[in-house]
Amino acid sequence: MGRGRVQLKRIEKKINGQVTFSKRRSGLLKKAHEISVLCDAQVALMVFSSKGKLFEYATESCMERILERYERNSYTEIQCATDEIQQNGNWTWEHAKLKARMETLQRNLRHYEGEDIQNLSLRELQNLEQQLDSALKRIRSRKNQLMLESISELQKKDKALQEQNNILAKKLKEKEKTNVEQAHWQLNNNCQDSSSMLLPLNISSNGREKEDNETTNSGVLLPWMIRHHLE
Amino acid sequence: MGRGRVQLKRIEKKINGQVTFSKRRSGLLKKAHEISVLCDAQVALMVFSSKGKLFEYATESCMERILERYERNSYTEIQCATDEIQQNGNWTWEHAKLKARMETLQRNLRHYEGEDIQNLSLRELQNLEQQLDSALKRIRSRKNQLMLESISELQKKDKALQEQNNILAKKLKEKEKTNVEQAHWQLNNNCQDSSSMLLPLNISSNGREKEDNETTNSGVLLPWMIRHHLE
DNA sequence: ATCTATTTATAAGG
DNA sequence: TCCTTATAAATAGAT
Repeated sequence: MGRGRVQLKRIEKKINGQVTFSKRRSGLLKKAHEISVLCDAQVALMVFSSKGKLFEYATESCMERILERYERNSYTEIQCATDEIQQNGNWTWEHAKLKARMETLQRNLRHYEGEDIQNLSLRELQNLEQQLDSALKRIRSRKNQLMLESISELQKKDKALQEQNNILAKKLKEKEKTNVEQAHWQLNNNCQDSSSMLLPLNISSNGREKEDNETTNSGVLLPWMIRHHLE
Repeated sequence: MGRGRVQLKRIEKKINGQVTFSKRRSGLLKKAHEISVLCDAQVALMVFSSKGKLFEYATESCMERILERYERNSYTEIQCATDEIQQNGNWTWEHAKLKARMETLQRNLRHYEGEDIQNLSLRELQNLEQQLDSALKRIRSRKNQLMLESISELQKKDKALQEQNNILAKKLKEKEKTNVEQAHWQLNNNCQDSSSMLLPLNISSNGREKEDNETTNSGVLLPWMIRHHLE
């Protein structure tokens, strides 16, 4: 929606991106509000800009309630487990313990993110480094594997399509030949009406087809873009 | 956007509303995705239909991480709110929430450790890789800094000790000279009791001293081995 | 921030 | 749900 068609990929120009972000952000918030009002839906929306600033929208301006609803949706089991504990009493303590563990976890996470490392000792840094390095190796290897799988899958598909293409092309040629013969026959008997049958026909691998592919790909999610739900 | 102008109020006709909801929902999700890609923003979006069905979108298909970030953003409020809730009861829910967040954190942590990555999409892996890579860079740079500081500190100390050693050596020499003179004097007056004063003496920079240093270092923590408590 | 040419989204209808 | 079409809205690029 604008003067030019837009590619769905990251905008590199800083200022340009900033403007686009601001415009689209307000558009998005507006639409979130609209669907919420028009269709009586509960909507929660959070947007962190690339610089980390938060923008949010929530139906009834009550983000907390919606988040709770969301978490209830995802964590029913946990809720059940919790009920048991409730009967066993000893709440405060459990809670405090959890909270403490949580803070530890968060600290660790931040360290893994390379933040808050000013107060770590060399020994700790060394450990972190090793840990991250080996994680990185595993992740890269897994990524590589996925990419290779993707590639071979695509190649297989490509081959199949190519074959199909050849078959179709052959069929078309035969058809054309038949038509020509028919035209000749008609020409001999009755000199009329056959012009349209002789128009050139576009088959695969020309310019337009490529364009089509591009639009398709930008809209569709490739298999490896989606989380694998094998769990 | 359509054949007629739309009033921003709840649609009463049931079927109509359903269709509108479906269309607008997909539009909203699409736009959320677009701003996320175009502007490199992190977006989380939850929509509950009027009948309670949940639809969601999250950048990198990782809602947990964004929610976590969101909560970190409002961490202070939550912390305060917790104290109130503690008095009001409402324990169960708080506890469940904490536990859910814990699990999220733990999952993220495991990802950062390069574990449980089998079910991640390529996109998520890519993200992790970048994150870890930059963390690693920061950690290595910090480590380097600490080591350089350590080295220069040690060099300083070394220099100081060397000087002190020289001074001590000089003093000792003088003392020896005095002793020798004294011995001469005693020898001249009374030929007894001075043998022990003439034994050889070990001063700096010979073999045994070096050994000493090693034992000392391996037992003591150098400054950079200890966490800096500046917090 | 404002303007406007275009692209997108979507309401209505099938 | 999907398709089509007319039209309202959003917005890219320019100012």
